[in-house]
Amino acid sequence: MTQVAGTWQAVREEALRRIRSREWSPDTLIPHEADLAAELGCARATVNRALRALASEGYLVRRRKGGTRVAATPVSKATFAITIIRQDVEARGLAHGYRLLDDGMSAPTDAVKQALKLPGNAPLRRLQALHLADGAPFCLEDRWINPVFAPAGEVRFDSVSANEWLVRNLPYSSGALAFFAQPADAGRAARLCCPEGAALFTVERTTFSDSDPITAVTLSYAPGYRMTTEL
Amino acid sequence: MTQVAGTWQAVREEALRRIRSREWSPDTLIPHEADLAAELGCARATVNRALRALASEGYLVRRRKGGTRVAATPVSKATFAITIIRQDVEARGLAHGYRLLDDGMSAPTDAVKQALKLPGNAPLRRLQALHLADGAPFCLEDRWINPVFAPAGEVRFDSVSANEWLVRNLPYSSGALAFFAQPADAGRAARLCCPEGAALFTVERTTFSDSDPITAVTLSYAPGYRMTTEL
DNA sequence: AAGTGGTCTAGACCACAAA
DNA sequence: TTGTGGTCTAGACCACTTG
Repeated sequence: MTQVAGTWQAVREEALRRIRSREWSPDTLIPHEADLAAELGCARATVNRALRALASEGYLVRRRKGGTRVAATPVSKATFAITIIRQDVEARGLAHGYRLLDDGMSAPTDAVKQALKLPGNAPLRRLQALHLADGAPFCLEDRWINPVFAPAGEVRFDSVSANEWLVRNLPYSSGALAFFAQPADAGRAARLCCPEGAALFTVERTTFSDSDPITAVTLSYAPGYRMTTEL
Repeated sequence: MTQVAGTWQAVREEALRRIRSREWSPDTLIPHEADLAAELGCARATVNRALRALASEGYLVRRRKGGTRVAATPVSKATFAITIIRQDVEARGLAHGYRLLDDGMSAPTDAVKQALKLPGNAPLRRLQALHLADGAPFCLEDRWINPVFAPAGEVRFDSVSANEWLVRNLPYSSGALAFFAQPADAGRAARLCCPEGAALFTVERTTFSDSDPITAVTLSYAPGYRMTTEL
């Protein structure tokens, strides 16, 4: 009987303490929920919630009938909020600006066709826009949109960016995300006011609504941009 | 009475459907847990779990006494697994290689002192190592370690990288993470076998154990590296 | 076949933030 | 003050795996 406290957070902390102190060592089984509940003086549901939380955080591995064991390699997960660019800029204490550079229909490139799993060559709406932070180039948005969801005649992106409109109006059900670095080509360099070849932090994102492609976007951030998070 | 099904996943799906269909529109209150439980024919705890899940995913905003409302801007979150580099390489179907380039004590730079919140100039253990994928440079690991946790005399990083050893042996309690792009300087270019100035995807990570600094690391990935995740 | 985690229920009390 | 979500409990049944 340890009687830690009847709250699942307390049980979680106690379990985490045992993991960190190696009282429960990596790859070995820990007591059953029922035993822990009895030992800690709380209901099994409480223990369950605590251990479930630790499992989702990567500290424990749980399997029915197999029991619960301490993860050999704690797979910690970093989470990033997929923000609206305007909010990202404002969170940095800067004034957000926006300029629509281009908006028209055109045939998708092979890369876009593949990313959006498009069978034919039906034209997509293509937008290019620049986000500014205190007047300086911040991020170049190069986007392809399925015109079914945002017809050029009905939805305009002069003042509200496609980024923001889509987040607010077209919830997606699935998608993919990639981060990488790339050198600035001539076009990006001119628009982001940086030397050609400068290292640009780049995000590619595609989203789908129930297997219907919505949009594919490439966001190229001006040199110096850092994406950060707490662990 | 809709009688969706007594499982919290089903309640979650039903709620998500109402959010997506605008039956519950952004920024407006949705029914109380008790009402929903009655409507859907299940216990309040079941509704609670479903709505709590949707809140943690950013679809709902919940406040005691304030009720539950649909988030105006669904803050979707992308999660990345902080993998061991060896596993990252192997997951790509490549053979992992590792070479320790340097290992010694030296005084921390100002940036490192600040990142680890170090008061004095006590020397830290500094490691440089190269990870290879199928024999080609993959990632350059430039690390500072608090010697208290991994004394040079006791822990060697000749065959197992510090990255892997730390993940397995020194669980952290907090830390910070940053992603950005940077041009390859002469040293990195030589070690990663890429042109000077090439765009490198870079990760900076610092970890603490209860406010005791453990390590600060900069990982510079060879050109072409992409960090990806599903949404 | 049996053991473990996964979940549901009904009822209760509490904490917090409005009104 | 009061209403809402947050949580705990005790008991039950179920689903998945493993031996």
